[in-house]
Amino acid sequence: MDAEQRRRELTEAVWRVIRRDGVQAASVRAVAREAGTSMGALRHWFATQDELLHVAMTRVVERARSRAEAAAAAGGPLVPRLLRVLEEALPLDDERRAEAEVWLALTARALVDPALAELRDRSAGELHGFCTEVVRVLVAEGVARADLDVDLEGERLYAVVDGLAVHALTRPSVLPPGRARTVLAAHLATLVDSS
Amino acid sequence: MDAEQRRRELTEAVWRVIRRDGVQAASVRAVAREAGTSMGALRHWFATQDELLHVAMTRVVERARSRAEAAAAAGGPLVPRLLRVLEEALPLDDERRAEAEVWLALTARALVDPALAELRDRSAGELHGFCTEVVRVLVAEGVARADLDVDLEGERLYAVVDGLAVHALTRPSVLPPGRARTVLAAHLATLVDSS
DNA sequence: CTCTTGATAGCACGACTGTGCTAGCTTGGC
DNA sequence: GCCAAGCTAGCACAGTCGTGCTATCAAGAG
Repeated sequence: MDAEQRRRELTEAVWRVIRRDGVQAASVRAVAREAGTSMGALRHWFATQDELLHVAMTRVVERARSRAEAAAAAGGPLVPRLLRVLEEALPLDDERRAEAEVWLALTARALVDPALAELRDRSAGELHGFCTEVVRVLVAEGVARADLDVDLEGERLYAVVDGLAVHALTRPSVLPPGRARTVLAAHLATLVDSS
Repeated sequence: MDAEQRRRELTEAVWRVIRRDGVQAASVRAVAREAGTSMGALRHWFATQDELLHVAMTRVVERARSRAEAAAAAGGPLVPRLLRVLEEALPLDDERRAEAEVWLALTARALVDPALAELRDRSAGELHGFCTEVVRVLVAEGVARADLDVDLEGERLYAVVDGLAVHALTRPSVLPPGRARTVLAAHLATLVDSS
């Protein structure tokens, strides 16, 4: 069996435990049980508990990024395409919801775990940077007003995206996927429309 | 000593532990040690571990609400006053930052803790409702365009507020208090200005 | 004085934790 | 055949965990 795939399997077992029982339940034993293997086997791949969480978080980021890149590379008009990329950060289906749950759990833990904090900062910087880039492109392409404060609008867009992510995640009955997409699209439209 | 004050003291010990070491470290023993008392004394006031966390979360909500009500009751022009109320949900000083840290930690845990989830839903509903109310008032007072979709703009404002809260909390060097206020004010301005 | 009630202290139990460690198994190279 | 490396299994240790429980202490009521 391929080593990379084995690590992926185990990482997804970590996810399942975190989603079902929370980060605090993601013990070496619980994850090994979930993966149907032994403590020893698990520790062969991930030496410590911290590494387990770190890898789980890394994989959330990687998956979201690769999906975002795919969406960015797709064809079609600019604005809907950018919208589709931003939507990759929202919990709109089971896959993204799983990622978002793990993301929130680890974001909270990152407040007191320096190793996770470093990882969170890097990935947050990426999304933040992309949001600013979206605004910059819209202005450069002439579809948004030229007098926009790019940095400020990037910050605001980033807040809308993560705010919607948290709300769609924690109160899905109030903010179902379709509604979240509508609100995000509306926000993007305000950057474009009012010329 | 007053019973209510004793409970408050112990609750604040819970906060300190959560802020310093995370929710997972908020054990009965750790909190008792932090409060300078014994396990038995602590359990006299809070029968279970869950109750400890529940009360900690309740108190975050209560404090933020009472500050918000004070800000709402203050005089001055409408828009800056509403802005000041919304800012009570942002980690702009040590007090609010402490609350936000506890809020994020418990919001994450609420994903797998039904009792906390119920509390979170109630308080989230309050802030969400207030955001919608802000938009409604702005429209009613004629300072915002009459053709605004009140519910959608309420949802968007709520996302901006919580998004900024998370970002100011997790990456304070990138989004310091002053900057967070600026972005929030700018968002409110977009609801008012473009007539 | 006694009696009661509220508050505090902390022991004991069984369960769970991360990690160090050894022992066994499996597979491929020679 | 044999050896080595990669992998798996799980025991052992020293902790921490939540909670049930009893014992002690302080103070007010009668």
